Amino acid sequence: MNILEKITQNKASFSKSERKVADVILANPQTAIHSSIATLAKMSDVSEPTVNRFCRRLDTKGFPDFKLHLAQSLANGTPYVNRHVDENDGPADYTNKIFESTMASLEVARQSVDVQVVNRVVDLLTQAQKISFFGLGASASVAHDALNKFFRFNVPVVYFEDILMQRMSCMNCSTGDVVVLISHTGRTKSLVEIAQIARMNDATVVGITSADSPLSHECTYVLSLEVPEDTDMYMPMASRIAQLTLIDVLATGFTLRRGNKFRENLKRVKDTLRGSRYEKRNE
Amino acid sequence: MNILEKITQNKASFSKSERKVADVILANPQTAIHSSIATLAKMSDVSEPTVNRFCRRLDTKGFPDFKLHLAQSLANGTPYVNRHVDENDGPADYTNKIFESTMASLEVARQSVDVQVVNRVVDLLTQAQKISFFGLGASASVAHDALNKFFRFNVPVVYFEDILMQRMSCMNCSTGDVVVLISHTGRTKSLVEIAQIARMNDATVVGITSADSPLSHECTYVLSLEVPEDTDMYMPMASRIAQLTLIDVLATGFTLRRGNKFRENLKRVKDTLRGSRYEKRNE
DNA sequence: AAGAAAAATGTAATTTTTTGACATTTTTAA
DNA sequence: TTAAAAATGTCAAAAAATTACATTTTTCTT
Repeated sequence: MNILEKITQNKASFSKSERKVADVILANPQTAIHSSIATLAKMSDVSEPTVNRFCRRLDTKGFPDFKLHLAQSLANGTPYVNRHVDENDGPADYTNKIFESTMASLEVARQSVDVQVVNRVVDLLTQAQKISFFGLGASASVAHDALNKFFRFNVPVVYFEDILMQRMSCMNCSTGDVVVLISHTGRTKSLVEIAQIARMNDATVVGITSADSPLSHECTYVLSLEVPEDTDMYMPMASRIAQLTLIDVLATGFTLRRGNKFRENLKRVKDTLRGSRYEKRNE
Repeated sequence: MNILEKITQNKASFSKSERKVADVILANPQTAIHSSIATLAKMSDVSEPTVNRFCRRLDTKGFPDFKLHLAQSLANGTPYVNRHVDENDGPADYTNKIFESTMASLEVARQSVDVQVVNRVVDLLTQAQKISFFGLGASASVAHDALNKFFRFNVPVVYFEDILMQRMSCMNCSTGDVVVLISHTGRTKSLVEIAQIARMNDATVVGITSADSPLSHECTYVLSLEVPEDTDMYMPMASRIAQLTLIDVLATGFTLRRGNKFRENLKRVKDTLRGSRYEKRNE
């Protein structure tokens, strides 16, 4: 809710004097946020309370509050712009562009996540007998990462890259098992088949995939992610970052649900690694 | 220039009372912009002029001006790092916090990337006889992902999770081979050893790791990433997202270096997948 | 370790800014 | 044309921010 747009929109409903104020502000918003109500009144050739009334008409608490909103609108230059890599970009250019567009994609993805479903899936995972993570291609490494996170929770976790192993694993599923299938497009045939097999064997199937895809229709729960992918590159990039972040969200939900004592346990798991590492001097 | 970061940065140079003010503001910036100087002074248990002096120390004209800056920083969507997941967070809270802190970490990581080194590493990769990606634990899935990207380029790519395979593979290295080692801490013993083995066999070793870590000292080139990690969770999260993004940067640099014809080739690789997928109706 | 100098912080008064109450003017509509 | 309603302005009260100066705390020297 950008206040500058709001001024433009509501301009018709303003009174004559209020419109004078609006014009002055729209003409030079940067000056407006650094002016006092007296200065602004003089610039608009209007009395001070009129400026105040103008502010209230825009649903702000008063002039200072209005300035705050205005300042935010001015700052709000859509933080992360989705910029595409260009053929002539130097290393600095494409490095920044990729980081920035990844951040932009994450923002879009964030807004597309249904937290209700997240909550239900976390519930499922905490109660699962066995958790399987399957993906193919770029999503295989996401599943791989999920394995790395969830196996720390001391729950039976399964991960395979091989589609035959995936199928066989799903054939052996039973009630209480959760199968998480990861696919950006949701159109990979063998994954859709795996979803069917898992469900036939009473497992709960969670899809991290696009809404309304063939895979999504075969899942018990769908965590859909809307991610703008730069198709010029012919490689999945932002999509799998969003998937990984969602895995982080699930893992975090899991640990929160399990409570404090469980967190201490995680620390112990992490501390086990110490022997395999060089000590840090300043700690 | 984000004022929240500025506060965090300059915190050391503040006086005791000023730090109290800083803490209150950092803890709840959203409240701060809606408070008067008196309220904020009371919240910080400090006198009003102290708050005012605090504002001036940050190069603002005074308290109102400071609030303006703060409002802009908050509006910027610049999600700021300090948003750690809290025990009592609901699904909406932790979902947003994780996405936001991931984005914030990417921003920090972006600024820490040395594009000169990126450029040199891209050079190396395009000329490599064979490229190996090795990582362990959470970084294994990053290496896995790198495999998925680079094998499309029709270059011999190697990836192993097993440390013995990694070692053996490095024993067989020769001039022209590039070994990319991924480790957030850079303290994993076996990876450091692998770096030594690879270098003894004339391979070029590229480390995606922390600056000044044991691993970084054994590498020919170090792509250091500075990533603020939420250690409360006892799991690597933001670090591997940053690593993956860096892999994307390298892959993108690679394709750009190879030129247009090569890009068409990538498209063909992607199109090969069509048979394994359900067709999309509207395309 | 004592004491002077410097820095930090607080108190209280002053100034600036904002807001509210009410009077006046302008607009609207019968 | 005129009464009612809406809009606007004047001025005073209230709130907020800032300044000047006093007091306390810290730091450094001897």
